[in-house]
Amino acid sequence: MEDVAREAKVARVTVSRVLNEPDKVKPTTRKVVLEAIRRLGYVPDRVAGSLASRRSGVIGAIVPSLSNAWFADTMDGLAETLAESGFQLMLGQSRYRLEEEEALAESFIGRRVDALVLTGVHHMPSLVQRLRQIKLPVVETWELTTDPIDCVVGFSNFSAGKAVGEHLWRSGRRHIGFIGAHEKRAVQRLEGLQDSLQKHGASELNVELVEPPSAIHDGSAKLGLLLERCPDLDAVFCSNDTLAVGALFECQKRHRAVPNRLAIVGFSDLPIASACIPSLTTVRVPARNIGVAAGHALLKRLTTPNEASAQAIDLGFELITRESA
Amino acid sequence: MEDVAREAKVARVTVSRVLNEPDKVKPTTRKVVLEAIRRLGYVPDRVAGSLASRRSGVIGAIVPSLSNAWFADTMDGLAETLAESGFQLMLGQSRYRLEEEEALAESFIGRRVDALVLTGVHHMPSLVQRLRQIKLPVVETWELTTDPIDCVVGFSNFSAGKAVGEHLWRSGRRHIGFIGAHEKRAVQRLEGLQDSLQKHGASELNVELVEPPSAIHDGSAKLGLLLERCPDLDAVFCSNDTLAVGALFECQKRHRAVPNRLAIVGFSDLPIASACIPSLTTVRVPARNIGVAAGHALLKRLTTPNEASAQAIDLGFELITRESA
DNA sequence: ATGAAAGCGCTAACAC
DNA sequence: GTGTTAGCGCTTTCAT
Repeated sequence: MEDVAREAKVARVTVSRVLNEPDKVKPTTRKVVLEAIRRLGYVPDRVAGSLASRRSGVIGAIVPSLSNAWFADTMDGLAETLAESGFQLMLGQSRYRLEEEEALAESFIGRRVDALVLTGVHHMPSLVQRLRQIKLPVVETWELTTDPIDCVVGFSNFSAGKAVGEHLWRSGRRHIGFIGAHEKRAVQRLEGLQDSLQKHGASELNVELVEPPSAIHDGSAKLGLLLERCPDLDAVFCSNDTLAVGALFECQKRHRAVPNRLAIVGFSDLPIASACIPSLTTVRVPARNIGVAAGHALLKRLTTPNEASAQAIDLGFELITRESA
Repeated sequence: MEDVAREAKVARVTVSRVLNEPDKVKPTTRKVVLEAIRRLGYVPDRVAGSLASRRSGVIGAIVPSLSNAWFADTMDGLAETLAESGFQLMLGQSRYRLEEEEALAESFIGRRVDALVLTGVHHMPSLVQRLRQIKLPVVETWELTTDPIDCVVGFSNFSAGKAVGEHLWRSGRRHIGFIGAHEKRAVQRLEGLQDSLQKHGASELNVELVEPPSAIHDGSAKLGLLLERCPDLDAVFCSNDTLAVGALFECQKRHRAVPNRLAIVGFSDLPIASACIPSLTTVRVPARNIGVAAGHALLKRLTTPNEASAQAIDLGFELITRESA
């Protein structure tokens, strides 16, 4: 920067201004400076800039795992939204462990991220306390809560599960099973399902849990177990489409007609849900939009002078009825 | 840090040493300092540290899109490998555009990443030149080349395509089609296929290209086109499993028996390839391992004094023969 | 509209 | 083993 300033015969501040507040520099000098920058191939050091300005232009995000299409989609949306405003994404995976999430978050704080995007609303209490204390802008995602750390973008997993229960009950299904990841959000969907069925006075509910990340084979294997345990099962709700597709394939293998002898409902509305045969009834969730909305919420929060924009954004969900249920 | 030093009655350097080179500090004083750190809840500012040490502890990575399971898997492996050594991942998406890749890379350079992981070996010449000039450690992935910028971790897409061609020819297939993404690596697979078929004196090859990122529906739609254009098609190679599964569903829809009336070969060996019915013959590629290997290569490069470890790592591929071909 | 001075919080190099 | 002295490359604040 020193060199550029000399080359353009101005002070270093002026070079800095040309880069950060171009309007505050007379067009003529601006031109000279830009020319010098180009000629010298100068690339400003944003680390030094961050230290001086106390803004890094980096947002930290933590997801349980990138190998889940839905979280990858959320990060896709987030990265793209941030990139439009020159922010960069620092990404970490918690592997579904709250302690790893906390460690990553602490690391991100040390790296002076301008904000944090977390998955879920359940975190280590020490982390929540810390985040509140340092007043770091935070967006929690994929769920809703009445007590967010700062801001939350998601939908009600409980309501979604309930909607599935209503749909199955209305379709006359009475022997219902659930296959889901052993994980907070999936369990909320299960609770929604249970709530709905209980209200209708349903008898038992057969549940199989798998360790996340859910694999397609888990869906097949667990459906097998469910079917052996309860041969007259007539419907199964899977906590995500990956499991549901696995269940669907298992039915094909066993020549158990879907939806006639078994209804299958998935969750996520991945592309495969509408492509498979029979097509999959599922709950469409705004995976990518969660990332986009989280990004917008943060950008607003970071560029607005007053910081009073903490809020809850309910992006909703939609039951997509297709052939499988 | 000032406060911690005062609290522990030592100089700031000592605090710094306790954090970065604990062995160089006497155990007793180390204890005192750690206690002071704990009591004050001090979190070191890694931005300032980066500026002073000229090492950021951040690796930049650029993929075309996170919504492709294979790139997400590579990033999963990379992030996990780096995290083990305390490095952090800064992630960007190029949306399959070389210009966006370059812009992201420039941004990462400005943010002083310690190294860069790129997808593919084809980049803007200006970027390649710049990367070489500043001698930034770089790993190119998902392909091989005789002229890497620095280091390359991947496999031969051409050879993989060729292996598929051999397999199909040996199985007696003579009317072969290709459905692939309009993108460098997919085209290399196509060229491998063509090379193989030409050697055997095959006639035409029906090709359908789709704009990336490939969606399952593209596979269905393009197979439909291919079948109309060439009703006696007896095999199709898809440049990834997503397209292949789409093609498979299309066959189910048309009641065209797989593999009897049409052989389908995919690419990637996603979990669904072994789960679908019929199971998918495909080329298994080390998606996650590419990330892990890239991470290890970088860690070695960044922690080793001499910097003579630039190299090419061929992780290979494997043709997995299943029911579909 | 531009500049001069004073840091941002840390680590490198060299003493002691 | 520990401390002293100088920055790292930029932005801030305040003056002109």
